[in-house]
Amino acid sequence: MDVKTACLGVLACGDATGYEIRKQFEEGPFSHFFDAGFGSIYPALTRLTEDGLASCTEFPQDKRPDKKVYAITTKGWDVLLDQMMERPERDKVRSAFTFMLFFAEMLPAGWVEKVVDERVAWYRDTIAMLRDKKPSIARTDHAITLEFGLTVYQCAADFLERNKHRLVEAARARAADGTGDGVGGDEASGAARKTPETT
Amino acid sequence: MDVKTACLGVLACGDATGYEIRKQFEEGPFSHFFDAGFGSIYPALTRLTEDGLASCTEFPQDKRPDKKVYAITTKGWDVLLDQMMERPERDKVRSAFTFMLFFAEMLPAGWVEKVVDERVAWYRDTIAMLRDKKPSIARTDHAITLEFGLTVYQCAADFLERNKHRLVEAARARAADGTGDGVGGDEASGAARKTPETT
DNA sequence: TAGTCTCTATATCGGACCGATATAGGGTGC
DNA sequence: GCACCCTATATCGGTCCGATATAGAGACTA
Repeated sequence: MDVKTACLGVLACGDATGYEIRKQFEEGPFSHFFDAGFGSIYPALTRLTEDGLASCTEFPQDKRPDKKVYAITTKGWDVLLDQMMERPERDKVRSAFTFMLFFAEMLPAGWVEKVVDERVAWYRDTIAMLRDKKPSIARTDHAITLEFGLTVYQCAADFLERNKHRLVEAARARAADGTGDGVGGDEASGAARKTPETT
Repeated sequence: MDVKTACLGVLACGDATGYEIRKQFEEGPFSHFFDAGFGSIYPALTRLTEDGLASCTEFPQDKRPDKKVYAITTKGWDVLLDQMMERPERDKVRSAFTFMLFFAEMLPAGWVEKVVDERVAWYRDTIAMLRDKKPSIARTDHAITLEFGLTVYQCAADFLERNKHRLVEAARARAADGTGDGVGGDEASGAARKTPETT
């Protein structure tokens, strides 16, 4: 799932500028399963045009950069469909929030609580936004994909609300004993390993 | 959440080689919220060592490359803790599977069914694997993080099982009318836009 | 009224990242 | 005996991406 294919997917739903594609990734129907910034989108669109998978029409504007509207070509459709007949590769996920949760015991309880609260609020906001968009969706596959995101977000938010107190208490407990913020002993903390066996 | 910080996080749980860190990302307790390959891990470890955030001990082995065991240093702990007092950045997700779901109507019904089935099976396997590991976890924060992943995966798998028939039927319906696999008309499909207003 | 902020809209560049590939001995399965 | 997987390292070309620059319109505000 490179950025080129993702852009092709957006264009398959209608012509768009680079800027509009970005918005689709950020707030639109793609937001819960794909993201990319300008730094990836613009080069991708240039490449798609070079390869004949998208066409680009420039609309000159007074005192502004030309607006470049991209459209998917027949060849682009072929490539997109081919791509989706490949077995989908494993999801790529990178969650700084969950990473932090993993080390909650080493952090101040107040901070953990704050971050979890903000995360839950974000879920609630996003759920509300997605729900607003739902009635305007015509296609079944698009609707189901949105429901998928909605359901998973709901589940995640509920879990965090149910378990927040456990995390906060764990952080508080750890702060109470001398362990402080978990800074290890000396240079090579080496708690576990002594002389590593030669496999 | 760059790879360097993630490696530091793994080392904070115990000394490890590059190879072992990779396994943590792939199958271990980090698997559901972080992933990185050798191409990122080895340079990251070199960098961490250069910067004094990790120490490296080489163990020569007969007829094999030396085993390099990395350990987090006091400075490494400081940086890790600092990092986790930053407001966590937005999750980065990239799901080729969900992308495919979004276009299910354009694909053969049999293919959609197969891909969804495989995905559900993957969830079930991963859930079983995580559940096996749970009893051996001592720390509360680690346990809750694992439960978080478990809960979300469970929810996703259930959703897909409940809604599989809708997706497959949508794909079948689309194939039945003449629309085939959705290949657009001519060069610039331009279904929507005529003459774009100058914003 | 001047200043700040947000929105549209483009683009580049250095650095980070990553998939594919190479190397190599040992063990396991057929 | 051969194929394949596991441990374990590392590099390299290509892709990706965050920060930054440009710039006018309109909204808000002190």
